[in-house]
Amino acid sequence: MLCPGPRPRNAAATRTAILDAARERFAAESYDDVGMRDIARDVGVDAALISRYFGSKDDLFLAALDSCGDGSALMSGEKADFGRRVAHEIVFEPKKAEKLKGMSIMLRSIGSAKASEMVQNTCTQRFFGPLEDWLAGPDATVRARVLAGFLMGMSVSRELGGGSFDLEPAECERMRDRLAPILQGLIDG
Amino acid sequence: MLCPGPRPRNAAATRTAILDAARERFAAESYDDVGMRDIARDVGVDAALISRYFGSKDDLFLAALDSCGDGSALMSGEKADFGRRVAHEIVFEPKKAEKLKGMSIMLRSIGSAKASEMVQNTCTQRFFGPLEDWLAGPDATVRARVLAGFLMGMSVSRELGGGSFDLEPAECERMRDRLAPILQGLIDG
DNA sequence: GACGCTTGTCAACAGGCGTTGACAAAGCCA
DNA sequence: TGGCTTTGTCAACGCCTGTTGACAAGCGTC
Repeated sequence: MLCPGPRPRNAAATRTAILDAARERFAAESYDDVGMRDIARDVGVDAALISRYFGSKDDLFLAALDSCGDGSALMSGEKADFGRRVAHEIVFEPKKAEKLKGMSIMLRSIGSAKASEMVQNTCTQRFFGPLEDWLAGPDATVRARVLAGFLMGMSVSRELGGGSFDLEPAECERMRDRLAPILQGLIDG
Repeated sequence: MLCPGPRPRNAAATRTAILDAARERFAAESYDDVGMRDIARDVGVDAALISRYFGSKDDLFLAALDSCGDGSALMSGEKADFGRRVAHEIVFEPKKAEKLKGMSIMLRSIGSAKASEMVQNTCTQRFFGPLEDWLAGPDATVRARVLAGFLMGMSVSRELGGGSFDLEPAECERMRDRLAPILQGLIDG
């Protein structure tokens, strides 16, 4: 992404480049571990420019979180095979499951005091809420909480394995087969 | 805990006091957010003393994690009513569920680059491993991964609600009733 | 009582952080 | 061409962090 020579003067492009880089960084590292200078280096720009465009680091974090949209990627597709589909993605396509980039950002920084409040607000508004509406049926609120927690928990579990579940191929299949009915049960009500 | 006057000279007591304070701090805040001076203030001691007793902040963090023991608190009691018992604790007695203080510490700091490696190692050795042995039966590894992830996910979900699930009393009961069979299913194999 | 080891305090260091204001250069308009 | 605004860079600030070495005081031992 980095080109030699002076950066072309284009405020809009630079701004979105900063936002993109911030989204990637915050999805990969915690709020505290991401430095303004890191993001600036990714874009090939001076860190001072970020402050001018986005205000504070908090504002940039919020903008990055906002730019991820809601959890609609999760809620697309047929409800009938949600369990099997999502279980497959969790086990075999972690990157695809990460189309919920906002969830990655939230998980990374939920422990950070400075970021946790922003994460909580965004999560309830853009994740729990839509999920609850989409689930509908009896106990939608409860099922949304459990489902969201379950998905995040599997992410944490994978993270604790160092990026994978560290299982044999045959075990992966059996894991998928165990996850699917649990997920589907929460969908069906 | 703080007493006026000079601190009595007692290395062993001071050391354990520091360790206790560190355990509490790291269970409540992330590795990055906890400062040596914070812990020192809790104990009523100078921060320099911690470095002398424990070496580096990393060493202190590891010692705090070690001092939590393994997850045996989770694995005590009858397997037959594990689901109901743990579901009840998750929903109604979050503090009791936190007897797994080690899990709180791991969850707080899993996002931090400096702490994540230590967390990963400790988790696999002292949490996944014993859990797997205890579960036994078919697919013990897989079930341990899913169960551990599920428990952590519910913790995260509660955290995102700002410390509670933010549910009506009746909803809490229904949540418990939904969690119990999922948990029990993972126990029974 | 004087020595020596232990226990604790204090001040300071180097390094990193987010943020700021002054400055340079590019592009636009008259 | 001359001025003005926009876009980006640079150096520096103040603050906070973990860690260190020098110093003070308690305590056992000769």
